[in-house]
Amino acid sequence: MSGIADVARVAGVSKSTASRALSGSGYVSEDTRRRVADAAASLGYVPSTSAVSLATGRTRTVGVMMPTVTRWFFAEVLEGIQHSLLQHGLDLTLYTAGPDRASHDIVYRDFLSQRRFDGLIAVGLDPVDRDVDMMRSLERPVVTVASGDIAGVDVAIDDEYAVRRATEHLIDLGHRSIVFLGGPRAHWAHVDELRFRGYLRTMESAGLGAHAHHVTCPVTLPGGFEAAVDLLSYPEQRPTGIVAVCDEVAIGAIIAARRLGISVPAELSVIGIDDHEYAEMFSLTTLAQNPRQQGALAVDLLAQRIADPTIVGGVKPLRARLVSRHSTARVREG
Amino acid sequence: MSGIADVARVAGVSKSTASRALSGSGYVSEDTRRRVADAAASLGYVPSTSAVSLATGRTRTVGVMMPTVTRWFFAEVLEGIQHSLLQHGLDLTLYTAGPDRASHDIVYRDFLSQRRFDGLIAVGLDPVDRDVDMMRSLERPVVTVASGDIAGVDVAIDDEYAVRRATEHLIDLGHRSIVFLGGPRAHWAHVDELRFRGYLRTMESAGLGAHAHHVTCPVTLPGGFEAAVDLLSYPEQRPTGIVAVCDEVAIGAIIAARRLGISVPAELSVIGIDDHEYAEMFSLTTLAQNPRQQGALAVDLLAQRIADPTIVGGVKPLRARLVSRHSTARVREG
DNA sequence: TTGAAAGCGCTACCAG
DNA sequence: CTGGTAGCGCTTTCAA
Repeated sequence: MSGIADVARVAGVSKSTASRALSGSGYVSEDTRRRVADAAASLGYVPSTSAVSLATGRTRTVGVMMPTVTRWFFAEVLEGIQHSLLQHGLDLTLYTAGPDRASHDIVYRDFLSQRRFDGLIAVGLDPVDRDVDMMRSLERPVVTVASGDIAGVDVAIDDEYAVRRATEHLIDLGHRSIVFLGGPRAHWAHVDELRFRGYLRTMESAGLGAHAHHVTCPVTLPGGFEAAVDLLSYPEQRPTGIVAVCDEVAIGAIIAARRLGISVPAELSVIGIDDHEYAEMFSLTTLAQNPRQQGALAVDLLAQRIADPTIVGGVKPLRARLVSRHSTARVREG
Repeated sequence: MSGIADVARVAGVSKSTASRALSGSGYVSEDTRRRVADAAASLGYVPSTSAVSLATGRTRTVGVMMPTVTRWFFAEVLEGIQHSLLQHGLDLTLYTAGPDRASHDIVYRDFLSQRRFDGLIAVGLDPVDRDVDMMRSLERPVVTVASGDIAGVDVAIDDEYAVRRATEHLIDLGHRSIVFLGGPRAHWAHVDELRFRGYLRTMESAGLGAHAHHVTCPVTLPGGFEAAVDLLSYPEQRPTGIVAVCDEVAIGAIIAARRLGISVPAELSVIGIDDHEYAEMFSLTTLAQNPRQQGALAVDLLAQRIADPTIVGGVKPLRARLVSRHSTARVREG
């Protein structure tokens, strides 16, 4: 474990010069720069991050908070962030705080307060006021991805637009009886609620307010499956179209329909939001978002704000793109 | 941002006493301990981790390496680790190094070498010798989960046993034509290869060596689906049983079978390994492993080794448990 | 263009 | 049981 003192000695310069040469800040003659670099290389010198942090106040680490990594969206965002951070030479420390009180409190109270990062990326959080205050008190830049309100979301698709487009797609195909599938009745996650409201408004604008119907279910593939089995089992109440809160739920519904012998899209149209990795396989029509790219974007934004904290957001929402496959079709005449 | 000096001043003691009182090491009278604690609380004192690290040589951070977080197994292990680390008060820094050369090199060369952790958990890695040397050179304890050989795997199910049990399950049900589905031909991931070999040996012991057949495919749900569509499309070559390398592939195969109108389990039995979150929904018979628990176990092990580096492994593999659902049945008389 | 020296905030040793 | 002091390994003025 050689330190910068060793490097300096081998290169025949002082610690300060070695430091300057290595970090590239301040005047150093090209010749000494080389000698120092060679010395460092030959010694396999690696600076001690704690020493650097203590001296500079920078950790070269970014904190990432998300409720879980087990769902498609979050895993993808995380990989996007990770990949981008690698290029920037920044470490990623992960904080997953599920909805359960215990781990939530530990993360917010014990971990975040340590400020072991130069900035924070908050993904899909629906923080209560106290949490927001906490994050602010950290005095570190925060970039939010698809989150509830922490002074506005920085990176996200335009959910209102996406769900409107999805609903209109079915309406344009002649559907009237269109169900919105997914999300709980109470304790809405912010995104889910946004999407449901968008659906509702679109239905109302089309004069289909009376047909609007929300079928709740856990926002997972099996959740969508179970709920769809119930929903579709009785022909008299069966809708002709389903707008799912996301692709996982949509795919669950498609599987349910198949299981019940209901043909998709001939007898039932299903549309999702995401463009999940399974969408292709199920030929799911959906509104594509690109979580990996959102992760990368969040990193760029955060890097900027770390470099210059006076910069404030103003990112316009990404636009989801309709990917037409074969889970939707013109409604059969009556 | 008050430091320990402020705490000391407010409490009317020296920095050293404050430090001892706060860390709970060394003699401090109960009375001063209280006063210091109160002072710290009233000031909202949070120790600077870089200062602590510099002084103690401990980072209170654990590094986690995995190839991806987008597959079920890895995401679950990660959450298990995270949850357990939270209790220990340890930070988690994540390194995902996919198989691509570029990110692999960055992670190993630039990130790992910084030693920003007290220990490392390597999940599902198949490191080449150079990588192993690298990890050793870090001089930090390493715990491996379901990985290839880094001086033996610490935490994993007994894959040989699991796949033997799976294969025997089908053989016991009278199946003869049993295909092993999943994994590439070349560049085996260690686990996949282990499982295939176990299948092969079991078939041979049962005198069915001639029937053994490996159908390769990407180890993902759509991968299993595609391959199974091909495999099952021609009745004359269709097996009566499939042992899948993991549940994702197994479920892909079940979906393929349904799509082709082949009844599971009446005409085709499918068995997996994992007990994936979708297994229930597809009524998949499988050998259950518990990745969350494996993550937690890895943390316990690592914590021990960090506390006392002389301790060396000796963990015996976990035993997967057969979960019988309805994707397997006695073979139909021919 | 370079070097000496003063911290960054904490722990740990050694006296008392 | 408590306080003074010397680092931990680096960066960063400030002089030279």
